[in-house]
Amino acid sequence: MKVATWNVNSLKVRLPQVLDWLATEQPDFVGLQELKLDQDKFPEQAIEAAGYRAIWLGQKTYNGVAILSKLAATDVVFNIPGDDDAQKRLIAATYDTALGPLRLINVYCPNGQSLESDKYQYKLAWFDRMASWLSEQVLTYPNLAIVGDYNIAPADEDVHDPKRWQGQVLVSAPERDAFARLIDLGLTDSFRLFEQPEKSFSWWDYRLNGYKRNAGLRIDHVLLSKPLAERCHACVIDRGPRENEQPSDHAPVIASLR
DNA sequence: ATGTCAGTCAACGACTGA
Repeated sequence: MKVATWNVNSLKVRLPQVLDWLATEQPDFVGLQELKLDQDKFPEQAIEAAGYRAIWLGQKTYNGVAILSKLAATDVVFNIPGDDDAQKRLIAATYDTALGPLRLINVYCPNGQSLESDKYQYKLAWFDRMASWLSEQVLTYPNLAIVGDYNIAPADEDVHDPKRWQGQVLVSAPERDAFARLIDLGLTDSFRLFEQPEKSFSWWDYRLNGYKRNAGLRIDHVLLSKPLAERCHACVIDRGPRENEQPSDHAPVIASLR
């Protein structure tokens, strides 16, 4: 069973690439982020024609998240419960899989912009609220996967040039602490369960030839609860779509479970 | 400061966010 995440940076622009990728990879679940389209603009027919069901939380211009799956979703949650945040950044559902009920949470965590920005404070507060909600979810759902664009590179090995990035947004200590708090809930960064190539990244800036120089960061993650981590036998970053014409700046991450 | 995408508004180029 394959569980994936992909920040598509506009589903309108990337839809043909998403459909190609679904046909090739056949993931069972994929969380998409940065749809950048309103709720009523979601390409439901095209996704269904590709053999997938979808739940989505759209927003004009910014943000927006979806889960595509072969199975029907139940107990769907939109945004962090109790949150009156206008930004559409989280969607969750339960799926009745061969491995038992799977709780899948898909997040587009705030970017933060810079340490001086109000958006940085918003990011840290958002992680706080997410972590408290997750602390309940981990108790309710033994088979829990949280996928998405976390906008945090957890360690220096996830950064192409740690010296240049030191203390910057996406790698700063408070952000890494926020990520560590998620791990402390009993979650595992599935990518690090396995030996991986050095300089493995999931996002490369469009500017200054970031991808060609492999000047990237690993900020897209599949976190798994312990029962799922024990069933995880691979986690890879699929650079294929990053090499397309007109690519997203992110590559998909795919965890395989059995 | 740089640079490149994508979206909006509104009118072809400015702005914001990433």
